[in-house]
Amino acid sequence: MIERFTDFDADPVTVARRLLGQRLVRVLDGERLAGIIVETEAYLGQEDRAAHTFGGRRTQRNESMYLPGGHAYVYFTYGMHHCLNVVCGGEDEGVAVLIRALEPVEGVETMFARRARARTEVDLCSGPAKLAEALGIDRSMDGVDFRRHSDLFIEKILARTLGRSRIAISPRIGVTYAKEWALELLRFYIQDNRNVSRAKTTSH
DNA sequence: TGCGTGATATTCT
DNA sequence: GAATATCACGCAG
Repeated sequence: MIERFTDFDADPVTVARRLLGQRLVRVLDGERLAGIIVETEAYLGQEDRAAHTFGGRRTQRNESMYLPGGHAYVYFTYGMHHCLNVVCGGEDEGVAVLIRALEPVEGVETMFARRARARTEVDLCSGPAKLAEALGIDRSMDGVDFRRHSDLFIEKILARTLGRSRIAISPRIGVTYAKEWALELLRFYIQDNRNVSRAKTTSH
């Protein structure tokens, strides 16, 4: 019996680490599309210049990032991409974890159909906008409750956080504008997993 | 294999 | 008017 992952109430760094190795499930037209979470980033709220809630900013777009932990925050960016965040902490904190990459495990055929340009399985979910497209996640999923929603949820595959030796850490991607926050080590990914975005190219 | 660039909604200056 | 929590393509070498 697989239970749901429900530990969303902690701080975003803790949640970002705990989510690695768990399984994100999207049910689309009755079919399960799922992947193991292999890369996350923590966004620390109003003090964090890279966070959408920096300085207490509150707009129609980011409103759901202020919901209590366990809700989805889906935003639209660059005029064409959607990205999925898991809100954590308490109500009005504005802290969240960006899901950046998955290892596809269920519904791979459908993912290829949704992402016509993907050539290999790694192309399906190796980036935040890629996985949103592969799983059919858009603004209609904004604000849903991961603990209750039947078409978008997270399954607990690991009882505990992955061991330190299996988690790699780096600065977040695409936040050079965030000054001192750009260097913070808030990106977490599974060491040596090929589905991580911007994986090191291997030579032999 | 590694860049430069275009697409273009939302937000802030 | 400018920048962005991105992606995919084209071209150089």
